Amino acid sequence: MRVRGGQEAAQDKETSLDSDEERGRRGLRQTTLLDYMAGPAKPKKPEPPPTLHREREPESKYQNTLPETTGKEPASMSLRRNQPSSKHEEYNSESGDVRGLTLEPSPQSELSDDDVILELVREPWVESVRGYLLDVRYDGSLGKAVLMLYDPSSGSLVKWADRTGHKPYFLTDARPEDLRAAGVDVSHDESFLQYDLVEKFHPIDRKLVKLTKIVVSDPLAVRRLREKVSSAGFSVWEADIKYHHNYIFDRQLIPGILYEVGGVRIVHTLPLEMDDATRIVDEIFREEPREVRERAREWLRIFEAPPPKLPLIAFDIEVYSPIATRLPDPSTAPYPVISAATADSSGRSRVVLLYRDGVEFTEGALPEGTEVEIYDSERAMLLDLVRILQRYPLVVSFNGDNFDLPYIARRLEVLGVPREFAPIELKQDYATFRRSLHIDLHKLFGIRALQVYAFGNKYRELSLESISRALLGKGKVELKAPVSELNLNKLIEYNLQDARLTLELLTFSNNLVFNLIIMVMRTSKLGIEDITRSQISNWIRGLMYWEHRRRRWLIPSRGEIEKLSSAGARVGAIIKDKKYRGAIVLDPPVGIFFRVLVLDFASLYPSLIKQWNLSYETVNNPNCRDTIEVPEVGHRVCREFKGISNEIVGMLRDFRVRLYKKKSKDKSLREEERLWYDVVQSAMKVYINASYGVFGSEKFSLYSLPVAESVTALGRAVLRGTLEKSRELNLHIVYGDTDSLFIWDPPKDVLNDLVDYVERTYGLELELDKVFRAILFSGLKKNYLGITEEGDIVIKGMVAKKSNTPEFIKDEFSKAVKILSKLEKPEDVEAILAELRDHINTVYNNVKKKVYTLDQFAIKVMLSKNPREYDKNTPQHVKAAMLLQRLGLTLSRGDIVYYVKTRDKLGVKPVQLARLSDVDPGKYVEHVKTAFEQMLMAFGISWDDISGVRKLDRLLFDS
DNA sequence: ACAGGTCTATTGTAAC
DNA sequence: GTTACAATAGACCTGT
Repeated sequence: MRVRGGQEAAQDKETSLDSDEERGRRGLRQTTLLDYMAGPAKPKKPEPPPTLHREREPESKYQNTLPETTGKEPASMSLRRNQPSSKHEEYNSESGDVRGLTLEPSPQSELSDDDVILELVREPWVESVRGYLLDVRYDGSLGKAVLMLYDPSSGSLVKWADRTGHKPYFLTDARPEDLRAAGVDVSHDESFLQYDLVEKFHPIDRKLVKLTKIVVSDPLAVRRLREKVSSAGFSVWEADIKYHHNYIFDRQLIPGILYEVGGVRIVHTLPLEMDDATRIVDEIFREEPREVRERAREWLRIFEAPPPKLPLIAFDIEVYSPIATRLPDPSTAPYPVISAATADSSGRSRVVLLYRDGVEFTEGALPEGTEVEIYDSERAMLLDLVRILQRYPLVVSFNGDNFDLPYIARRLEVLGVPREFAPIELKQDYATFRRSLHIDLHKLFGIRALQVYAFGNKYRELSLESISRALLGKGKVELKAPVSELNLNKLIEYNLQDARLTLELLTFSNNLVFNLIIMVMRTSKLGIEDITRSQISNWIRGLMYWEHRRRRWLIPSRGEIEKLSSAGARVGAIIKDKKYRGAIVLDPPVGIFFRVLVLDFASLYPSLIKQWNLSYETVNNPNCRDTIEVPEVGHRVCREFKGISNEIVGMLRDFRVRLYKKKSKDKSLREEERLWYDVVQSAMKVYINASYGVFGSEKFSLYSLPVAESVTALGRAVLRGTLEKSRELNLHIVYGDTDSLFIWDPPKDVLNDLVDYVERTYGLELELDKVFRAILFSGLKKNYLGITEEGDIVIKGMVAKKSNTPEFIKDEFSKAVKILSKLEKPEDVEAILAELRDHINTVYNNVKKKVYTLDQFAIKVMLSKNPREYDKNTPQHVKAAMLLQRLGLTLSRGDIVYYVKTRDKLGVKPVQLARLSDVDPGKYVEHVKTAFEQMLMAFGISWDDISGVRKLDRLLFDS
């Protein structure tokens, strides 16, 4: 039998690390392996039925090891806990007895306080393990990098402290004697370890350079010494890379895959080359050089490795608050946590409650299969909660970084638990557990690239409610009273629902989101806690840095890349508020067109990056002789060597287009495999779509304006060239935007000519995207309505489709669209127009008569900043927000304000304060007008031309 | 002083 | 990341 999770090793390690004090305590009662493993983390083991579940009791000896509480609670009560879940039926029938029961001491004790403490402070160190690498941390007290691995054989997370002797360092062009001569002899620094002479390839200078590696014992010393060295006029490199990242890059680790760690070796266990893998890769990359094909084979093994399945637990806490609308401040944690719910991936759910005078159970049933416990002592409750959470390798929260974790941590301090017994680590911008990993879904779903490319902009607000509504089709439990005033049944129901939603957001659709995270970790080479908290530019940075290290390339400094930027021809006129020129949007016609085909360039920008060898070191590099000029902007792209960005982007693009898009739809594969491949291709899509954007963003460490500028310039050239060719071929292009062309009723063979031309001339793939049976153009850019051959309706950019358009307009507009969808041939136009006219007349009258509800009149607009930060002017939604704030409601950045337009002087009112009689119909007529006009314009008529409307308007105005 | 007009800037949302 | 649109705020001008 296998050693379980290296637990034996863990014991050894503990002995060596423990202080005398801790050893002594363990002497009291040795925690058995079983105690530790008995947690719910073992997915296979069936859970005991709730009635058999018995919590360990009592906690009277707690005081021996933990300091006295601040005296807020009477000792006799604070240290005792009631009989748990098994009794909750009794509470139901005799709620009046809750108090009596809570004071009843339990007859049995299974776990002493020492065990509780031990479990809280113990760290699962191992010397060897076979497990999935999930993250790397830096442990300050050890002064070492620590691998966090999930061991599937024990179902738990283990830690492995570095034994490879890796140390923090940075690079400089100064030799040790130069530093001495310049009076910055860093070797006297207390953290200094040694100088190493290293040779690296400089990607811009295109030659090997000899550098001094200043090795230190402490990552903080890097920052300190870097300042010294650079202020003496020397160049420094790679000094701003976080140490735990440096460790991953240097050891060439791939988070998210299975490793065997032991001794000083960290070896991945990727599946050996599958027979057909070589064949597939050779086929896809047959035109690439040998090294690229070899790289591709390694990538393939990473993508093909199945994702880990690990036990997850989601949790959420509810805190008492005297002011219903305000959450207590986690930095002071002044009020008690009254409830905490957990839901795990094996289907188990628990709620722990704090006993409060006068707050009782009601008749209603409790959620099925849920273990409920009431505590007299908040401290015991929180410690138990943390203990349970820490048994899982991965804890999930919604906003845990900014609320739940800091609150619990601070609250435990307030309750007299010393910091070292509360295994929560509050980092600079996030919070986690000492022994578990933590994902905050609020941060994860706030990553814009995911929002847009992975979730198709389905949710707008970053709240648990709106995200789960959009992705799971269900929301939070609706409350009629503030959390602090709920009876216990409702509190349990509400709290638990939040925990369950949180869990489900990660696990729905066969672990879609979790698997996506794993895939992104593997690609970016960053740990799970980094990936889930950083924007895509950091993901790409991880991948690029890792790749630089693999090639033994020096990672250039911002300044070095910046220099190439100014070396460029730079002819483009400076555009106001913009850094560079973007894409072309063709002027659309006004009218209705039948049989319009849409062609688009498959991943235009990434393809251009690949085809044109665009990378920070290939554009405007003076160390390259053989260059080719980018039209319009005049940047010169190197042809002598292959760039790093385009190689990576090109590889991901090819994998996606040629392999994984197909695999995700391959019916011969098992459902689970297909879903995985869909995740793989989605992750690649996120990457390649962002690959162009990051070069134009200062936040990206390899920021290169010439690259971004060249991409868009080439995009324009390609679109223009294709347009010209279309004219030659007598194709009628009606519209186009960035990478698409709308062609009116083309002969089929001519279309093929165009596709061939694009392939030949630009090496790009032009694909048929859609065929519209009919399409309406309003004459506005990015604004059309089409009906495809299959009868699907495609609406782009129209006012009626925008999220800030009142609901009734959307409803009425979609009725109009239904009428329109009958449109098949030109002869239908007249009849349909007549029908539309009727409908619009009705709508007009309905608005004037206000037949809609207040909610339907609501305009929903997001606050892009906190209300007080609007200093230039005060938009309507901000005015409405301020009215709400006067009532004590706090509104902040990211919140959506619902308001109606009113007749009073201010002109707006939040829906919460408005009545239907406040609504100004005249202002809504204007709104309706713009919405429908975008449809009517295609028919060649304007709003005023709709007969009757004008008459009615006058009539109503006159009266 | 102020109503009503023009013009520009700000803001939010969407397409790509 | 840029391009594009709608709605509106606020500055400025003009006529009374």
